[in-house]
Amino acid sequence: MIRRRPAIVALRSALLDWYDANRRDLPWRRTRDPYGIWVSEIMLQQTTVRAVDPRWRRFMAKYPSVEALAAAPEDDVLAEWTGLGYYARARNLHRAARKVAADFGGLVPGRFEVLLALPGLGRYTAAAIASIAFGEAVAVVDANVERVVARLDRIGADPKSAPGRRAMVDAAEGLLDPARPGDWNQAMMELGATVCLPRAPQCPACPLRDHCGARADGEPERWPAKAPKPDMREVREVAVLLRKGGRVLVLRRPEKGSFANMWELPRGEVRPREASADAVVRIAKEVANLDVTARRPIMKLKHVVMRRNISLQVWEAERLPGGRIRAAQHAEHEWISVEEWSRRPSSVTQRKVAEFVSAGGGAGGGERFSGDAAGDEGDLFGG
DNA sequence: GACGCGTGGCC
DNA sequence: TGGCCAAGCGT
Repeated sequence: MIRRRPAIVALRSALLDWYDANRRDLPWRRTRDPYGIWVSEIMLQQTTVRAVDPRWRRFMAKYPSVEALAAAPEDDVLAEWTGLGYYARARNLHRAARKVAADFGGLVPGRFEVLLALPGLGRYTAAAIASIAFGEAVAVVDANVERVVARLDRIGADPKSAPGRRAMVDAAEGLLDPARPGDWNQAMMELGATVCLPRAPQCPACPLRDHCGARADGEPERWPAKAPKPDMREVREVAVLLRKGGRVLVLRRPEKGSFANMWELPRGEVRPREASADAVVRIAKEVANLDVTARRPIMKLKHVVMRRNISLQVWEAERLPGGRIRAAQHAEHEWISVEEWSRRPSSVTQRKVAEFVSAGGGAGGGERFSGDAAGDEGDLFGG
């Protein structure tokens, strides 16, 4: 959409005035430290402000600088990320911090193009850091901004398509206030997050209501085009709890794929019509070359990983004599105490299992198997 | 370009 | 209560 210059000037000041008066007091808005802003932008990818708030404070207290983060073991950073999800973000952030420490003397680069080359930084995050921390005039285009500009200019194209994406980026760049790019970008996102909502947008409260095509049209929710929701798949999984003395067997996932490098109980998907107990025996063999007897289910959890509704049943099992642990896919295996497990990087689901076991769940375990610890030491170095 | 990736809060 | 959503990136 082509706007006359006076219209753009009025639009910009309307939004920036609104932002100056209504901006939320968020902890990462109180710093000008590019590293702190960087960490906040990574955490905020696909994650709510509410969830990020306490975690950003904790992370910054633990890793107050690029050097501090770069010096930390990846396991610690991953463990610190537990609960935030999308764990590749933490590994990429850590790798990028090491790169900044090594190549830039610990100083976060200020230019969009340079930021873009760091792991975990795409166009959104590079633009956010360049504009907010360094004042570079580059427009941020996230889902909030897409929604705002799609409604302002009545852009009907699917934002997931190349033409739709192009139109929204063009619109965002045309609107950007070059005098205050960081505030402008945050104002656009703030408007999308608090006023120009996906459903039930608060048009009467909107500082851009007199500039908005969708508002004039009377049906603001028509924009932007919504993708059809993918259908969910129901999945049953079992996890195998094996005890030896006060310890349990955990596996470290491979360094690629989901939950990379994180620790978990041996687990796998139950086949259609397969009994859970049979799945326990089969999966223990498949993932760790373990011969086991399934004893009893001790807990059940539901969680969602994107398009899969996963129902996880944790089974207590007993190892049969013979055989040697040999992880098929996992990088390592280890017998560790539940307390130690709680310090290792794990998903929320796995951590819930650890808490349950730690609280005495599956009682009757623990000491019962303490006598068979000897003779298995070779397994500690297998896999 | 499509797909895979986590979690918690909300109504 | 469960479907929907939330400041994307890498492959």
